[in-house]
Amino acid sequence: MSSTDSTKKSTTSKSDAVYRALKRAILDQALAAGTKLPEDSIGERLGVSRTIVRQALARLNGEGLVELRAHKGACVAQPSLQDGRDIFAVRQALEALVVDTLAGRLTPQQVKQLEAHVDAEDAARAANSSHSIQLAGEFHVLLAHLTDNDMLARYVTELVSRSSLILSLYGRPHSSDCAVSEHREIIHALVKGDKKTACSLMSEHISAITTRALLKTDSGKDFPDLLAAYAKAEGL
Amino acid sequence: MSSTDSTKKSTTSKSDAVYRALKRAILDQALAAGTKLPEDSIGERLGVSRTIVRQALARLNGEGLVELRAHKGACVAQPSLQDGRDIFAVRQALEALVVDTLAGRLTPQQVKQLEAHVDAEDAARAANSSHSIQLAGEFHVLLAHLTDNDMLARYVTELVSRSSLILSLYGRPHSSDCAVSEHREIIHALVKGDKKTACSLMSEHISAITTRALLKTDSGKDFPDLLAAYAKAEGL
DNA sequence: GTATCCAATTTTGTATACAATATTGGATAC
DNA sequence: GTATCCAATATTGTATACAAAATTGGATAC
Repeated sequence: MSSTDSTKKSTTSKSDAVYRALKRAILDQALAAGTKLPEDSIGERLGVSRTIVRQALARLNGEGLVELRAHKGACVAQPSLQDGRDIFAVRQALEALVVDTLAGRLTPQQVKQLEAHVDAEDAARAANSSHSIQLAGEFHVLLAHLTDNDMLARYVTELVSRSSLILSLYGRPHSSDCAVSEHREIIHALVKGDKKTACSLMSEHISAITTRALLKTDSGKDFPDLLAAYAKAEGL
Repeated sequence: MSSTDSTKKSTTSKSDAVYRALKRAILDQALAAGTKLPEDSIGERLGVSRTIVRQALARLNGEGLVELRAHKGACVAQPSLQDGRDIFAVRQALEALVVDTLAGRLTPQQVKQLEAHVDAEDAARAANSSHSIQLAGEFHVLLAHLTDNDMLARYVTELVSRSSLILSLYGRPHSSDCAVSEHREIIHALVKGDKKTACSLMSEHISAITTRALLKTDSGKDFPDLLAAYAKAEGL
């Protein structure tokens, strides 16, 4: 947005710092999906009062990374498989708008920025670095920001975050993240100004991510169902 | 989302009630864009503590209806003209996904629901009711919800809300809201299962809304610019 | 008369204290 | 041995109290 960045809740830093710390922890899977997030412990651990933690949790809830059940506290969100499908469907639509907006309009500087990013992706991939997956997501975020459409960038950012959770829940354990080559191809098409190719490349790319992220079959997504399976195995 | 509705911050009702009250007030333009929202006064007026008001304001900030500047308090958001363009561009993409998802898949019950809604729109329009404009927005929200894609519905809802603010800032005073006939045409195409027609109808429809909402020319959108104009007139 | 600086007031930012609700563990009844 | 109920505990929901920052108003100097 114009005046203030929005999406920035309020404070100079304290609540914001906790928010970022928790978000990072969740996206890095240091806090696995479903992990309870008691206000007290977190506050104690981070050296802030519950008030601050609470604000951060509320904000994360707004972004779908944390679930809040009344009188039962917060936990890292466990989006359903259906949520995953929904999220990727929306990504498909929004990232199509991203490439449509960007095709043929990238400045040389922006191209350099993008290439630097995919280089970093390659390096991290080679080093088998843990944040290889993080960088892959950030490519999409960077692209969205280059559109100069704040709304679009915000939504794409949020969707990419949620995608991480989905991947951690339903993706193959060491699922190969976005193929860096696909990112390079998209950049190439954008530079050439080939809208059509860029769009279909992105579309296929996201389809590929979706497939990798939602590998698990339809069954056993809900907790009750999961238990039912075990129950059946034990003849209960 | 699956488990808890998300977008529902936390509490059984109190903070939620204040949130809804403020949101309603903003969307009804009872609180004009830019209006200061001091935590104390609001809390006193609504009979809750600042804590609650603060939570509600933070949530509204997350949805772009309220701006929060550090140590300077909250006020009703004043999205820029550029924000308006951004928002409608995203709406174009997402509502295209809505009609694409819905075309040929509406149940008879859903069709009835939609027709009842546009009937209500017509009635409100005839009565020159103030919530005619509100109903017009809710048509888009209803459509989005029918997709059964929670993520999509959430984003469209948020975008429609923000559109109200945009309209209040930059639209023609008594700007005719969505033409109800256009809504009917869209429903018709959806029922027929004519994806192509439905998509282009929606696209044109949103373009029409965009035009009405962003009538004002490029000049004078920012406060400083506005002052500059007055200053110039006075030879300052 | 204008501009600058300082103090008083107001409003936000944060922590803590209290109230209400949910969970857990054990005890009792069958 | 199992199930049910109740009390103790822990955690969330809310209000209030205190600290910090910004705005406002007036007073003083030029």
